[in-house]
Amino acid sequence: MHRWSQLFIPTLREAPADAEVASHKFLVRAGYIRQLAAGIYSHLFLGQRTLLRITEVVREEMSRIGQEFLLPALHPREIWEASGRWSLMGDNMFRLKDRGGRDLCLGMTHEEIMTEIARKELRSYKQLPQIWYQIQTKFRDEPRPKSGLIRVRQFIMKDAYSFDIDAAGLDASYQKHYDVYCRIFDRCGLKYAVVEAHSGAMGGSQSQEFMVMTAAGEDVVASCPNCGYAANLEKATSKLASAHDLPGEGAPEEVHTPGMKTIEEVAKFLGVSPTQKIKTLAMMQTEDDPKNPGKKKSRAVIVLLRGDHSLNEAKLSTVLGGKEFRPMQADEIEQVFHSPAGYLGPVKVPATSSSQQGSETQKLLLESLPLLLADTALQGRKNLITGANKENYHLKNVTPGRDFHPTEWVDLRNASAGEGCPQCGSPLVVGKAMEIGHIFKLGYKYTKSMGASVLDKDGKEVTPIMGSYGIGVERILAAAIEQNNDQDGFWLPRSIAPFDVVVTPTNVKEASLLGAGEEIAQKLEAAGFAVLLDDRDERPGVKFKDADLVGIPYRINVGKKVTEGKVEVVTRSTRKSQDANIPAIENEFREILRS
RNA sequence: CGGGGAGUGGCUCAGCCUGGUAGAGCACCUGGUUCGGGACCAGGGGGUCGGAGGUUCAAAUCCUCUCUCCCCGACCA
Repeated sequence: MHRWSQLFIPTLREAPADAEVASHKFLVRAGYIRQLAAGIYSHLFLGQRTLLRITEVVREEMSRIGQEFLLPALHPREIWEASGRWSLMGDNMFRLKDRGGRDLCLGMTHEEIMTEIARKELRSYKQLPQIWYQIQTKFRDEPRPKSGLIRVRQFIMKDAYSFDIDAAGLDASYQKHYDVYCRIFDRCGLKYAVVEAHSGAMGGSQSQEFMVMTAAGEDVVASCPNCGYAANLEKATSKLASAHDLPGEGAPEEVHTPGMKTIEEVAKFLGVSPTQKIKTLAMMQTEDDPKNPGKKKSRAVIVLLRGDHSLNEAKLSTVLGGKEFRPMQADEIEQVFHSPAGYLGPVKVPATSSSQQGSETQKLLLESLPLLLADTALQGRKNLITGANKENYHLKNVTPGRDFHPTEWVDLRNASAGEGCPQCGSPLVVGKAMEIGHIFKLGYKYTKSMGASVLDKDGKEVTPIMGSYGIGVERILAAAIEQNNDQDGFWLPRSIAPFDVVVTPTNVKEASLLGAGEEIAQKLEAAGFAVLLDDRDERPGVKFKDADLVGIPYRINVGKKVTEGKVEVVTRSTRKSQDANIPAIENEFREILRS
């Protein structure tokens, strides 16, 4: 039993000025956390207690499928060079030098370290499959830490890695994680969605994110209330209602559009809909030039979208093979289009064509031409309007496939609310979400680059296939608070709350009340509950307010009714109060929990 | 990095425009009265006004530089 009077639970009457989201305000007010620097927090007594309960749930569930390790957080440069991520991770990686001048970094994730172990130790297919996990601190130098514990630079992650002999094995390991993640988040009392996700810097084929829908989140998810389709907007697709083409048969024709630069201006001026326009985005793809170390080589990328659509940068990044890209600068636009921005279009712009195949020299020539990527929403359209590559002029009657030839037709646009679900056609819903877990089928990216292999049944060397799986521990806490709060504070599910119940004698100067409180606390403790006895010499109002604030799901008021042998059990989430008899308090409390 | 805002006792903020003894509420300490929804009275402690430089007889206040934090846009658990 813990006595509040002896503990350090620094509750605040007012929210700190720099907190915006509910979980941040309440975590600070309830004395769970204190900030040390941007995106760096200290966990105080109550905060650490709930984190321990969360990791307990995670550990129990993970131990069903895997083995717990603990890897170092401090890594030598060489191991990150081996996978190619020393440079790929860029400024997001914390880097430092040891006294000998050797480069080190703080671990952002542990694919490399786990693969290193696998590479050195795994020899035979008989040792597979393996699932190794750890619960450990990760360091990421986020460009913009924010929202309390939601986006930080140091956080606890449960990360797991699977090694299998073949794709079918990976599928099984992946499914095991999927199931265990559902169990974990269910036990933590969260309402969540599993969505199709973009793989980003991790690489790999399939990945899914576990998302808690909340305005405090930073991801955007498209979902279908009808069939259950759900995807991160980075990946989401949709069915479009067919768009009307303008009538006409002729060839492209210039129209004077003085000073009209935006899609809206031009559409309004010409009396057409933005859906009848082509949006032309001029980008530059950049990558390190292997021939000139330290220098970048770049290539123009022209992206065509329907006028009312927006570019999905994650999709473009995937199409470009993960290479970086940026908008073109004015001089680059002039070079490629011979026109100022605002009047750009694909007609008569030399670009790599899909059909062109040929010798090495031809290939080199093609590589110097821009890539022309057209969104599939433009496929089959005709008589569209686009820039004429001439100041103050646009072109009408532009038909893809006749007047220009894209290098590739690809899905590059953002899906948006109200468009049709790609599976069933019902209108999609779009909302903000917080990522609490992510599972990846990595494939051979790390095992291959780092040279891990085992012998198969036939004595042949094969590369194991890998998966990786993460859970943000503090985010589970933040998500639980975002889902369960009101004006006065929050309540956590019992599974992760710092205490199951707070016992509150209304006046500790009255020996009978304090005595009854002690008795109740002891009985409940003996019955297996985590109990906090609020034995502070404070007025009842102060104690009630604090109890409402700090996230404990139940409170037992020990007050006047003690003379009748009764106390009140208050459920924080509903504020419902019911009387219980002191002599049978364990059973009656248990009964209330059940209902 | 680009754009916006803020740094004044532990917390929330006023004072700054128009330089002249550093303030309030809450919190804290002592004594007393109170005791079912953040009590009251009396007394008390606590502040390099983010930092550096400058202007001035005089700077929290004006000027310059700088650091930190928060919010909005490109990454991720």
